[in-house]
Amino acid sequence: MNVKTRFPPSPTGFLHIGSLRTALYNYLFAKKHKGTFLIRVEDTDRERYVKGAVESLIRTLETVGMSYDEGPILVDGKLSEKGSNGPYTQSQRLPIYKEHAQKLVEQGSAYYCFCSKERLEELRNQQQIAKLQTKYDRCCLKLDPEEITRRLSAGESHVIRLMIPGGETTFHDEIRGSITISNSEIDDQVLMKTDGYPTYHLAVVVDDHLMGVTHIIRGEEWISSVPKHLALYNALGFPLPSFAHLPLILNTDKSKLSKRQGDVAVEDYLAKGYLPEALVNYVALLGFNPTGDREIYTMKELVEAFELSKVNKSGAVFDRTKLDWMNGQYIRAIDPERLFMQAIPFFGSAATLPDEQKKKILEVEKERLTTIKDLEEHIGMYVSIPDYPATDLVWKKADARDAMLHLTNLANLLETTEATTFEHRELIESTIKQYIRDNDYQNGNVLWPLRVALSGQTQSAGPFDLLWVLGVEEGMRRITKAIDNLHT
RNA sequence: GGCCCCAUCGUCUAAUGGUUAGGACGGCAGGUUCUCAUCCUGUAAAUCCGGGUUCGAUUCCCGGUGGGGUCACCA
Repeated sequence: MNVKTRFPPSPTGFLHIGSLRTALYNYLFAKKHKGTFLIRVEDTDRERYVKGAVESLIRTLETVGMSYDEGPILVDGKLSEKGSNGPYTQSQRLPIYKEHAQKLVEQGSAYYCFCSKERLEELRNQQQIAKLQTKYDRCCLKLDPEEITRRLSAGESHVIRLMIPGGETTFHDEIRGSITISNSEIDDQVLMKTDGYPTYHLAVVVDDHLMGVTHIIRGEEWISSVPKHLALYNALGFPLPSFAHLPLILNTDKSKLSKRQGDVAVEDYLAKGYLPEALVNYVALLGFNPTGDREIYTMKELVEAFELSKVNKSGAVFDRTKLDWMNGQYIRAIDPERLFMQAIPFFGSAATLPDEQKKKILEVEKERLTTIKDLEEHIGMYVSIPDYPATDLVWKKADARDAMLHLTNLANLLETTEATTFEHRELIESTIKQYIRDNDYQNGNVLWPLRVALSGQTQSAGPFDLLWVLGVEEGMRRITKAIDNLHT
């Protein structure tokens, strides 16, 4: 089977976490079956259109590592597109929708409606008061052809509505099995709006068919719209695609993941220092699990493992603490160069340090990071030693005199140690450990004051790491300062 | 409210008509360690309820309860 999936974002300026997962599953499914994956911009709601949103979306998809075969692309910063089924932006396909809507009217599957928004609202209010179903009353269905022609040519504002047939609709969902909904539940959906734009329902059906989409994988919130879509497929004589409705991603209180209860945009998480890989990995496992006891997967492995039949039916709470853990795992395991590239925006006050030193800082500090942004809290001491009380230099099992003694000895040791030693963490460590052993000292007596002297903090990376990052020269300077500090 | 969907530790989940119901995050308790972190070990913690079917149901069926979604000229 030649599989083709799609991801239709509405250009709101950011990518919702739920949309990320929908896009991801479409991508994974297509790749798994060596099929194609397309992106289509659904910008039929002019009121919500955000300038520059498509560009930003393309960049986000790129940074999370989701490539697509057809759809809008950026060429030298300018919007273009690839694929032979374009245009991939719905606002550029208006004549196509109009033509299909026209056809539906002609064959009696749809009809013109001139009702004002006020009348519709009034109708809804009355139905609500009477505790009736809120549905269009098909008032305009009774209009005779002459009157329709007259009002149309008079330029009266109107919409085109789909005639929902009677009976019931049953369809197969790849994740949930058979679903049946009575057509009496369905309103005569507007297909073409007064502004000449199609609604989602018309556009999605026409485009999915014209673009050759075989599998529609989308959020569960669309289940109740399927009968409308099926009515459209039937009226238009289109063959049916497969449907798969994904469970929702939830807030901690189990409601549909939304703003107000925290960040929901992929861009927010990226800005907070989450790695794209970690975000993708975490989100992929929200509602899908290949084995049950493995957690870390590359995109490639996800493609291999992905199966619609393994997607869960129930909603999944988006749990930040687990994302945090996973992000930490990635920070520690990822290629150092890749981590460095990702960390560049987060060096803050250390931005001016040489790249080599920044890489060393990352190497040392990554053990302590949950997000890359946390770097900002750890980086200050590498730029300049903060002020700290001399009492911090004293280990809990020793006193100030002892600290003084060891720092002085250490200064001598470092001064007489070969410069190349300080290029290797292991050598620094073995040199100092050897010194401790030779003199029969305790680690704490020596290492605690050394570490505090180097970091100015009671909690920090180890002294060998710090010496490696700072270099002997700066290290000596800090030790000398610590000794002075103890004197006063 | 009508309709639709869903239901295993707090959270993400695995498994099966017969298991001590497994893993991960988080929690707790230890260990490693100069501190923090990492890392390691251990531990508590779940099959929503009630009926069936069955020798046996957490698993299959029905009902209930609970949660969610949806009922726009938004997607």
